[in-house]
Amino acid sequence: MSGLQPVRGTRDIFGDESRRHRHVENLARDIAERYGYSEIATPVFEFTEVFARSLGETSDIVSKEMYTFEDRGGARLTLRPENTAGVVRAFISNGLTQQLPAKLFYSGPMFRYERPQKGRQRQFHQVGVELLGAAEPLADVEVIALGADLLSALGLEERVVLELNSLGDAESRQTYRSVLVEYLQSRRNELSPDSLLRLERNPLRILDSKDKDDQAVVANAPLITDSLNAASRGFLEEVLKGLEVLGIAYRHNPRLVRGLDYYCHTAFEFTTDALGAQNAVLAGGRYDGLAEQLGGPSTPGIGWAAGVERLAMLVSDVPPLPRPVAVAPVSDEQTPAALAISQQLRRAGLAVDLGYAGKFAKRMKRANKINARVTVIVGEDELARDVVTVRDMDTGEQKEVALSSLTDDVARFY
RNA sequence: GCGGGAGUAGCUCAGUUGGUUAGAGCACCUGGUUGUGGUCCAGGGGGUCGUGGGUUCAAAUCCCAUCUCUCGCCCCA
Repeated sequence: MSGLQPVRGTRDIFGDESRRHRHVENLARDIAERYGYSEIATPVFEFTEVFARSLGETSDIVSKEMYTFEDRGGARLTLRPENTAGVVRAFISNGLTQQLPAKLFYSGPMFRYERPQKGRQRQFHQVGVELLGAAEPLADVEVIALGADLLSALGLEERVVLELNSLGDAESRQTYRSVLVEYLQSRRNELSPDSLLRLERNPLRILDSKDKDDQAVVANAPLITDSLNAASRGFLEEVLKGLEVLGIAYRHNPRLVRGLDYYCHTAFEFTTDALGAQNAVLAGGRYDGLAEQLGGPSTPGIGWAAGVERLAMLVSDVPPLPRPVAVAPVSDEQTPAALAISQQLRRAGLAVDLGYAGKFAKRMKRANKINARVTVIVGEDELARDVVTVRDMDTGEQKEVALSSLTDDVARFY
């Protein structure tokens, strides 16, 4: 353990862990493309304003979790704590509002100043999608289906549960908020200190409190479902119908709320019980008011984000590394020939590892260690006859192959 | 931000009445002669015992602080 440590809550990702991350990321990108999404990369920092306006000043993220700093020119900047605000900002900045719907996929690091835990770093990674300009419930269904596809492609369908709720439109939420606050006020002496604070700032959050006393109060609280107006109710029903058509199992949880201000109508999260307190792996919802709030044209939107670290931890079968071809010159005199042969095989699309130095036995050991499928042995005797020896590392069988047909011969092992 | 647990070689861990050059397994390196790996045998490198103070003749071992990880709260992906 050296004294040189990475910053708290950050980590170096390499080796097996890196492959797991890439697996999650690549799968997400591929599936998103199948749904017609194209990738967008927004800057890792934005004007603080972008997040403050979209997430809500009272949200925990804005009020205490952002990495905010002033640059040398005096601009107030923030490392993105999530990417929906950035993508919507980019959508407005680049005039994408002219071609709707816009379907965008992203992948990259996010930053939140939180107490680190397993599945919760200060720099972490998310993949996500945003669908802008579609107000129809069908859009919600498609976005959720995309998420579900990703999870099942990762082999996680048995390990996650989809919970879903509707927060309704602005009117419904207003109605519910007052009904809920009235109820909670009547029982305020039973609430936890945390929830008393939430009662002032963000009463809906009390619904998913883990405090025992709070839960007892919440158990009898009015449900948002009962406050939904006809339009909102109809919207929810359409979404649920779509999920049923696709055979996507869900649990309607009327107490599911979201921490960020911009959500409306559909809110959902895929959760797991395999990660302790960090149970959400992929979550999102509809945010029809966000674009306008950021100063753009009123544009409906829906999307989700998934935690790459969390998914990577859950995935059990990561595709194995491709087995390379080892090229082993018998002695240093054969190195130039071996180098040329290596390049030839690489240009044919094979993964090749050339043994640089050491005695022949050592190069064979290396070939074994890197799990080579075959070893091309480049020896003096063979070269004199324009052949090399190809050894099958699984069976130990080997045969001489003409240099002219080497590529085809080696390719047959794959 | 609050409360609990942990921190000894690259990895998994031993190491208590505080006392000689701090150990094991795995991994790594070299060798077992002349062009052949996975097994085996022999040898070897590698740790300021998270860091900084303190107590002591003497500290991995006791005390304080601090950093990091971890579990829960909070929050969230």
